[in-house]
Amino acid sequence: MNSDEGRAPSAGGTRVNVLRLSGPCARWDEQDTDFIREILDLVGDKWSMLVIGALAGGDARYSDLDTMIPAISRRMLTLTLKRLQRDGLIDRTAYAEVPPRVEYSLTGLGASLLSAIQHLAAWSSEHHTEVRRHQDAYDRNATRGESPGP
Amino acid sequence: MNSDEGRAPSAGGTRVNVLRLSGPCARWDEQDTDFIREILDLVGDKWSMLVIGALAGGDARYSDLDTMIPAISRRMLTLTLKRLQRDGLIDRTAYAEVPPRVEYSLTGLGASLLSAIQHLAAWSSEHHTEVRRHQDAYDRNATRGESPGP
DNA sequence: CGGCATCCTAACAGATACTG
DNA sequence: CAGTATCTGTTAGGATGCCG
Repeated sequence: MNSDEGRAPSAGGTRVNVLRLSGPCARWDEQDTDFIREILDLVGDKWSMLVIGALAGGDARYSDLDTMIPAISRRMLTLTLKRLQRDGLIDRTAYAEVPPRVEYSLTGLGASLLSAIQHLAAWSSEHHTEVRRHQDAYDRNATRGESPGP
Repeated sequence: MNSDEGRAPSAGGTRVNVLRLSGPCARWDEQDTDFIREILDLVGDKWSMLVIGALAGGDARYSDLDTMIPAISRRMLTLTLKRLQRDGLIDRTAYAEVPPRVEYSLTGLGASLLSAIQHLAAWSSEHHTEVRRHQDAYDRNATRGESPGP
């Protein structure tokens, strides 16, 4: 598990890594807390990662995205797109035609996030079965004894 | 950027990768949408990732976590811990002492997620400045013209 | 110390109808 | 086609107080 590769002290390294080696993996300080908070603000909502993922395959129009992302409402699609655009993760290009055509695409910044998102998807792909097993086991233990029976 | 390393078709590969090579990075299908949804269900809330991060440094007691994670309420800490435990990401060990002592720790499953979370934190660490720049620029453009002046 | 129960609110998100 | 606008419901999450 090479979890340090992304932690290069790129420019003048503001980070001070205080290691606590007692645990399974270590390397976590207060700043990470802030970083996680920030990225949750960016893509921690219900749709942002899905939109970014949908754009991984290349540019797409508004209606394409509406189709590609199951069950999203036009309202949420619009809000999510605006937000991602504000954050600089996607670009919006409107063509002055009739009927109007608008294309969305990942910026370099957005594409760089894709790798991290796919990491999450990969984890989920590999472990979701195990997660379900734990959930079921936990729920069985919790449910047992609630209706003590006759 | 080796974004394919996590996508190994480990066992009997249920995945069928339909590539669309028109975009910047490609490799995204419908299943990924589901995977992202699932992992957002797991750790897409406000505190789960922070708790997991806090446990990266090793076992911790309830009150330790309360201290380590700024601004979390006891209610949310309790709820988050229970949830993570149900998902099999953390373990809870209660020692029958007075005063009571309870230790939380990452399971193997939880530790394996840590790598993906740190990926996100690393991205945020590297790019949050740029994100802010985009946001500010966007907001300046949006604000300009709203009060047209005398 | 380590919770759980209760109340309350704000943000998130869905449905629907309308517009340029 | 690509959005806005409004109205409404659901739920995450905060504050507080009590209990084993």
